[in-house]
Amino acid sequence: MKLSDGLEWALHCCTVLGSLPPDVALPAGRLAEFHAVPPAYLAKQLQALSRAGVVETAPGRRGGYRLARPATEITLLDVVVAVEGEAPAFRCTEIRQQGPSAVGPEHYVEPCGIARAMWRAETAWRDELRNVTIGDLVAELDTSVSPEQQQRAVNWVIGVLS
Amino acid sequence: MKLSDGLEWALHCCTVLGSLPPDVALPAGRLAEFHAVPPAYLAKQLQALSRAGVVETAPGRRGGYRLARPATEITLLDVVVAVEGEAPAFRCTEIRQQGPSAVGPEHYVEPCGIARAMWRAETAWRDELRNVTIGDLVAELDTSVSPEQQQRAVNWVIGVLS
DNA sequence: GTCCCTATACTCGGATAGCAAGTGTCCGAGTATAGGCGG
DNA sequence: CCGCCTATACTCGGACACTTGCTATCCGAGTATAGGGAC
Repeated sequence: MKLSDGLEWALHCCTVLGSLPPDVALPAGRLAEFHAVPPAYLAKQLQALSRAGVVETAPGRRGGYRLARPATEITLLDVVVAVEGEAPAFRCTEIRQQGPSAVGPEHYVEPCGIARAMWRAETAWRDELRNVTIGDLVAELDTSVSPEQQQRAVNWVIGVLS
Repeated sequence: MKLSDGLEWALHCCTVLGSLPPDVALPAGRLAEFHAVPPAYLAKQLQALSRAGVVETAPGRRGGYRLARPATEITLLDVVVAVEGEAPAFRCTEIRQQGPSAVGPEHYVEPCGIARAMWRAETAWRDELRNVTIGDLVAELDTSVSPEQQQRAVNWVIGVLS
């Protein structure tokens, strides 16, 4: 099992956008520069976030991406689902209905215990992600990052937007 | 994010082995036949389970696989880790240390909030998997599967082992 | 000085190659068994 | 009739192709802006 690298980038981008004033839009190229990641590939992730309604776009010159809702109303699950898709990680292919000792499909109305257990674990994972918002991450940054570095980041953003 | 198909097969195989008397070994080919899956590929998963110490092998004629411990002492997490590997799904590449506004590595002693949140969710997932054993699945089968079908499966195993 | 128009430069968006990991397969090494042989 | 030996057939184990999806990239469509010109 593996989560894509793009997910990490998307989460960091949302945190950066959440640290900015709500009406400021930052272009994908600048976000890529800020994290030193390939611009074209990061664009792919941002487009996925846009399709999912997590961020919204401002086209044209001086355009870019900004959060579509307040940072406190965007959960990590929203971002994960936007980038990774809604499909559950464990997929039951009903192999219990195959093989020599199987019986007719009418005997398999309930999902098998294996699938139920795996899905239960996945639900716990999703619940945990749903309980953390981008706003929480932004607030956490404020306590864990030194003031001078915060100022450094702010200055860089001001520089590229002017 | 995607869990391999082989994981589902491995879980079903462990459940079947857990339903058998402890000293009976079932060859990989028979397990593949029982679930109607490619024998050679299933063998790959069983080898992974063997390497992880979840099942043990009986070589030679009349050999096969059997559980290495009582079914109640094998958790779903054991099987998942054996097949999927121990690496966490989310990997932090520390992109916060990259880019124009980054500072020296000595300022990044704590993992970033994003990685901590993702890992916390993953821990919840693993905890849930740790709380379910192969024995639970076997017991659940006994209540959800009709007696005649259970007999059908037992007869098939007796048939292929004779 | 103010307003409007146009050309521009910058933005996002989807369509397009490359690569790693999962998927599927095969054949060789090793061993418990079955049968035959000798005592 | 019993014990031993050998050949066999079956098992697992690791090494070898193929396909899907993640990684990385590019160019085209569309728009807010900046500048220049007219009033």
